[in-house]
Order: sequence, then structure tokens, then C-alpha cells
Amino acid sequence: MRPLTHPSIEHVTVEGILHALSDPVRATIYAQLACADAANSCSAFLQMEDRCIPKSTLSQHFRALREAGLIRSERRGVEMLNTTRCAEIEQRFPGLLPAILQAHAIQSGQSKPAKRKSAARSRVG
Amino acid sequence: MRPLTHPSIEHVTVEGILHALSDPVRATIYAQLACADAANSCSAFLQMEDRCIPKSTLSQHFRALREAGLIRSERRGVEMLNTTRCAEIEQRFPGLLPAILQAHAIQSGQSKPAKRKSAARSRVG
DNA sequence: TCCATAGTTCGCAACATACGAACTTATGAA
DNA sequence: TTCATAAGTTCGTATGTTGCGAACTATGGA
Repeated sequence: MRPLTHPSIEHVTVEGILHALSDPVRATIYAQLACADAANSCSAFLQMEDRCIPKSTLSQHFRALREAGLIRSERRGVEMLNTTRCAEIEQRFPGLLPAILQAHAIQSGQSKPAKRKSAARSRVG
Repeated sequence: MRPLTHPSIEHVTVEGILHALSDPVRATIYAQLACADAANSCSAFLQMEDRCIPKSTLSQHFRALREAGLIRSERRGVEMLNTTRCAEIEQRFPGLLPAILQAHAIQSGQSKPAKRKSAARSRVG
């Protein structure tokens, strides 16, 4: 079992970030991590939106996010705590992650402003 | 030969956009189209940054961009004119494309601010 | 018509992904 | 220590995706 590897922020690439987040499962995981207060374990995502993800697949997804530089994972006893590297990436690629997260929110309809009197494409931003 | 198909803006997805732009060749093509005044033909990209792209590969890349909703292509005589659908996408996913393009620019070192008085994190990437 | 140019499609090899099975690591109980 | 359990990882394989040369289609001109 090789140890967890995290790229330094210098080695994080735009292509890597986009590719990692172009998968709907990974995008969902990342979005949840991004808006979570505390770190999340992997197994918190075994069931997502009425869908079951196999453990092995989930492991690969976390590795993809980790190797893209999007999250940081550390072993904590028997489980793993995952946190986003938002701040670092924001510094390197300002505005990139917020824009992607917001786009995902818009697409999934989470960003409806609760009241839409004139349907004027009012989004979260 | 099937006719060119363009998804309606409603069917454009974030995942599709991210996946399309996660390829460095496509990202470069898109960036060039985005900052071009006039529409570009496909063959304008047969040679990019000291690298030759086969015609068939280029065709696939353009199809990928088209089907992701990123560009619009129309036959113009013997060639094809490609333009970005920036405005539509900006309306649907505000800020997404500018952020991605800027991130690519930062990564490729194109976005050095011309003056960097304190050498503040000004690395090529 | 024939020819040249600009792109597309086909076919195959190489690479990537999903997932069950088997494995490693950590923790607690006997 | 040994067994059991839980959380993740790695392996093997079936299935998808991608890159590219060869053959094809469509348009315009002589």
C-alpha cells in the first residue's frame, strides 16, 4: 500500500482539475467537501443521491481528486479525513473553483433563489 | 456524413464543458477561438505550438467542442467557420468560461501582470 | 468531367474506467 | 496474542474512450 501522495500546488494543472471535476460523482463529492464544515470520510459517500457507489470505485474517485490536487486526505485511525485545498487553488487559479461549483449548483437547480417573481435568471452569484 | 449538430444551450452540461476543456489541445483551440475576432477554420490548427495534429484527430476535437456546446461550426464553402458560444454559456453558467480561460492563461504564463513589483508569487507554473 | 482542398468516418491499437474479489491497516474484545 | 470488524487500497478483467492513418464525402474551380 503506497502512502498517500499530494501534488504540490505548483504541480496542480487546470487540465487535471477540469478532468477530475468532469465526472459527476467526483464533482458531487467535491461540492460536498467544499461546503462541509468538518472533514469527511470516504465512506460518507458510499450512497449518493439514491445511488450506491462501490467502495473500490469510490477509492479511485478519491485518488483522482487527490492527485488532481483538489483534496487533501489524511489517515485518522481507521478512516480517512478529506478536506478540500480550496484556499491554495484559489490563490493559484483565482475564481476557478467557485465558478465551477456555482455552475454545478445552477445545473442541479440548487441555486434557485427560493422566490422567483420574474424568473429573471437570478442565480446564486 | 451526418450533418453538424449543436446542442441547445439547455442541454449543455458543466461536466461536458469541463471534459471538453480538460484536453490541452481542445483548451488551446478554444482559447484561440475565444480571443479571435473572426471565425477560424479547422485547418488553422493543424499546427499548434510546434506540434502537428493529424486532421482526423483535429476533426474529433472539433466535434468534441461542438457537442459540448462550446463552439458553433458552419460550413462556408469548402471550409468550416468556427465560433465560440461564449455569450450563451455565459448566460447559463456565469463566470465559468472566463475563469477557465484565465486559469489556462495563468498556467501557461500568459497572464503575468506586466509589472510585478514584489515578485509576489509570480511563477511561470 | 477531373482535380484539389477541407473535413469526416472507419478500423484498430493503446489507454482509461468501473467494479467485484482479495488484500492491508487500525481498533477493540476475549 | 488472536479473532473479528471496519475503512480503504490494489488487482484482474470487462467495457469505454482516445489517437491516428486510410479511405471517404462535400465543395469549388478549370
